[in-house]
Amino acid sequence: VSTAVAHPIQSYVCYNNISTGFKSFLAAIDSHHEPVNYIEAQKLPEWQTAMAEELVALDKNQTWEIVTLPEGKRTVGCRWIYKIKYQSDGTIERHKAHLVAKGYTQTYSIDYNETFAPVAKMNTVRVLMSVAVNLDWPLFQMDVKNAFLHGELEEEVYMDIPPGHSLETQPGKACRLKKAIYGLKQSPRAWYVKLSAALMFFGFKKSKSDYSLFVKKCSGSIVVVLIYVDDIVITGNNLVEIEKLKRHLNQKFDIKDLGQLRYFLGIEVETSSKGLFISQRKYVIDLLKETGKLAAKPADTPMDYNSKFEGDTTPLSDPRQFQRLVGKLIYLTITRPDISYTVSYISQFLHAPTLGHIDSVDRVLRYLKACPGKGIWMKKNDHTEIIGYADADWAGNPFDRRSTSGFCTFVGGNLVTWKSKKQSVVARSSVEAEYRAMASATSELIWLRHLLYDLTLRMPVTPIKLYCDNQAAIHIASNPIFHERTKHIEVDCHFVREKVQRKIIMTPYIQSEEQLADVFTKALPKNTFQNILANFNTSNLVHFQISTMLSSRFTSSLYLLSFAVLLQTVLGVDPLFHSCSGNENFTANGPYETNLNKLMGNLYYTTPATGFGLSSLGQSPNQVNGLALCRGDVSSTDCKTCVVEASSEILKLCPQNMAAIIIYDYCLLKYSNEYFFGKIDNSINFFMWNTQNASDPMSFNQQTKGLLSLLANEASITPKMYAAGELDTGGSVKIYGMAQCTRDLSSSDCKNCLDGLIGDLPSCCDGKLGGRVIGGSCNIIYETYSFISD
DNA sequence: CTCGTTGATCGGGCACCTCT
DNA sequence: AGAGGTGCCCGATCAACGAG
Repeated sequence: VSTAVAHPIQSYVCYNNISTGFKSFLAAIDSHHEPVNYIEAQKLPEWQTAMAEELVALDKNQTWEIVTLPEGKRTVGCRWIYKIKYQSDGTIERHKAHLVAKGYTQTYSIDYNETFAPVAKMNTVRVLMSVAVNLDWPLFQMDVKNAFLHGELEEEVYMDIPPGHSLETQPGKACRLKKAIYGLKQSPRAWYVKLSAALMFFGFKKSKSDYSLFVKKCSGSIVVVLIYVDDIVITGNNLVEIEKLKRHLNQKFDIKDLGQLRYFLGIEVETSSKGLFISQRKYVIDLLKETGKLAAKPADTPMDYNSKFEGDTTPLSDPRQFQRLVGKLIYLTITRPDISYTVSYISQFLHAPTLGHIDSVDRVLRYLKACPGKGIWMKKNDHTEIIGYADADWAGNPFDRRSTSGFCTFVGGNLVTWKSKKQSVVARSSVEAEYRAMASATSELIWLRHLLYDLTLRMPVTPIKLYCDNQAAIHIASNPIFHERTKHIEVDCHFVREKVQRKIIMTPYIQSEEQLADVFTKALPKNTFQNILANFNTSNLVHFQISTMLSSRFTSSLYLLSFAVLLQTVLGVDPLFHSCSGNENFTANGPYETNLNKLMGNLYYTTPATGFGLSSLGQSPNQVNGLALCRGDVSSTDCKTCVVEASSEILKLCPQNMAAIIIYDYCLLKYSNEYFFGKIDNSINFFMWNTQNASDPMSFNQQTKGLLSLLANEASITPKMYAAGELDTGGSVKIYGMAQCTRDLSSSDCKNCLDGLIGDLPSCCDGKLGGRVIGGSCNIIYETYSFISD
């Protein structure tokens, strides 16, 4: 993007600060092409390999057998689909060739009987996230490889031999399918049956509110599984149970553990100590790029407050482009409630768009440009209360006098669902319009109530509050008198009234100025619009990322590690270092493994409160000893996030090892079958250093050593065994330092351990402006900037 | 009282998007 | 290929109303 334009996108998305990975991602997308058919792909060696791999995988799975096609049987066709899979930094992960059946040639009851696919609703996904954040449940993500291949076919299906197969040219032969493959109408159902059977066997129950949600409750413990075809999200309050579930699934299917939830259905999920942040930043930028709006002048609101009527009424000769654009905007509303009303308004003209409507879409795009990283915060408010807001704009549509209903609902203080929809009937009064909005909000609230009942162990007994700014409508809702004669409204009336009378919901009055659902019913002036958005906790991902960066003061040039690794480290995702050890492996599902799983649970619960956890379980030889230590300056929430990640990651990285250690920026965790408490662990020291050199290395080294020795003394005599401090070198440079021991050491051992590390400094960090040495029992850090987080 | 007109509602079909 | 979502269009259906 040229800097000569008036509003370069850089100032809006801050490429320089955050998006190195994304920049290369965009570059990669530009430079790679996916073939559209077999003839094209056949010429390219990378795709030939991809197809061969897929055929081997299908063969290994015994997907089909080659038979002579019996008389009177038809085959379904098949074709190849080619996709390049990217890593998050934009490099190519692999070329993936996919064989799909042309299922549309199948006819009902001959080739298949029933279809169904397990697809989670977006509303469910957001509710689950809010509940998880509020109840401190860690969220994990798993991915089933070739999910459909696990499903077994009940019907007899024959498929053409795929292009590229060695027997392709044999006449009269066909593939008799034994397992489901992509494209067959019954494949999703076969997979769903198989997966739900596995979950039920493990004690899970299907939720009535969303068939793709499974819950296992057992004496205070709860584990939740959400399925989107072959993407699985797992959460709950019992780490041991979750780990057991992962293993159970792993035994049954070929499953990839993706660790903490980060990227789900095209939605970016960032985890921080404050909670979760979901956005579609990548999607917005792609959209702006595609429409050439990267350099456009940003707008404050998605719709002009003064005139929403189209200017130029010339019809478009080709509405396709307009329709595509609006479709994409609709998908964007998953994380952008702020454009919900505008998009719903614009989409009313999909069938006959004009030039004026193009201007409206432009306006939305310019609004998006002002803040591409805007999304929704899921914060921890320590409750799971449901509340709702309902509003309507009476006869707001100038063409057919219909009204617009709008509502939004919160769970645990976080915005989870909302809707802006033109009502299907003409309301005779503002009260009636408002009342319809209340009715649709009520059914949403009831749905949420059921969902939450399935998700949590306790339910508040107080009625759900549905705020409304029309007193007449509230009056109708709570009093059994009929104002209207028309039949259709009476049906709605009964519904809301019944819920009010049964004390399931209540409808308190709210001033129009505080009506949050306003943004879903009309275009608003800038100030009102932004005030309401502030209540939604929608904020810009850019700000979020920068603040996270600043709290650690990392910049890309500081360390030998690459920027991408550091960014992940800052967000608490990837370990700095791990090491698996132990003389022999333990047996799967044996007593050692049981103890180890319990130990991880113990550490997860005990560590965050004090920053240090120690636990020992079982009798030798199956005794397992473990400890977790968070950096002294890290908050208990960050500590918890880090320990959760560490315990899950170490079990994965060192699957059968009797001993292991894992080190993150914020915490370390280790376990062993040997009893190591109270002993200095010299086995492993991990070093990192700043690549910049001090101007006077001799005196800098000396001053660093002096500061760290002081801190080592202090740490050894304080109960937390942690000390941090700074030293003014007299010049412009200040040295900040930190020293810490695991609290199982004696005071003198702590001192010895730290002195040992300080003695090691010349080997890594001679004359360097920063350095870190992390060992199993103690660690030291020094930098020339303040790295302590508050 | 009956018939025909009018206007509104409902459901099925289509478009578009996305995800797997 | 399936599923989910949004919307409009169009024909069938029904209630309300006025004319004969």
